[in-house]
Amino acid sequence: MGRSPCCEKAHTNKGAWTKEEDDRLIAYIRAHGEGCWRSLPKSAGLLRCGKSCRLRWINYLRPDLKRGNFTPQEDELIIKLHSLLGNKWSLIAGRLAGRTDNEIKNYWNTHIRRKLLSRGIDPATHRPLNQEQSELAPAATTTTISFKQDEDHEDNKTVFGEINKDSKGGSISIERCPDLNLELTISPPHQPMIKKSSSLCFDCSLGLQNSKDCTCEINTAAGYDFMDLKTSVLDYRS
DNA sequence: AAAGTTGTCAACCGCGAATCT
DNA sequence: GAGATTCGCGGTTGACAACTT
Repeated sequence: MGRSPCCEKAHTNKGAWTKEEDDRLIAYIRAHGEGCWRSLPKSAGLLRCGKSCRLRWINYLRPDLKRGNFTPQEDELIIKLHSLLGNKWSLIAGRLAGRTDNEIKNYWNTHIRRKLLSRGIDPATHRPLNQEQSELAPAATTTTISFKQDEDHEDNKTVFGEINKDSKGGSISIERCPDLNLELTISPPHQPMIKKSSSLCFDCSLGLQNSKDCTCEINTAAGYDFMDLKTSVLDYRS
């Protein structure tokens, strides 16, 4: 059948956006809201394709964007999340208010990768570089985790159980990160969501309940929700 | 000062998923 | 149910800036 082009390429601008184009896009979205990107350029009087408008808005013009340097806390959070999620930049961005997936991806490739390498850590696996050779032996590959229904459990919770090597069929590849709490659980719909405490220390917010640096008192593994990943990662996987 | 190299980041491209007809 | 359309994501590119020789 063939794929139709995302937009009419013949009469669209490409490359850097001008101030006027930005203003038009902002004004249009303020008046009409986001969405329907395909028809937006025409309606807004822009000679751009919808994709380009969407990207420009999301990555640069959105009013809630936090510009400026990443903080050390954000750095560490990105590293932790990357070790858990891999290159799922949009998911990682969802955990960093005001940051975009593109921004985090760029920051990872230009700063964090180098930072990890200088620490002797492989940015792809989050393991020490000198362990790579021995650990990449046939059996020792990326750890992947999938879900299964815990039939023994009386409330029939889905548990983070099986560890596979195959990332297909409902499981995702997840890198080893021993200090992260990966005992994520999901509750059946009728169960009320455990409210995330606002008073978690930074370590706990990363799932490091047993960290020596933990300064908060909410430390119960049972109800812990790592940055909402308990639900959002599961959502992603489903 | 000029040329070459490296780093940064906005923007593009292609693909798969989701949604619509 | 099948095909068409739209959206969103991740990888990559290229222009520009900063730095080095």
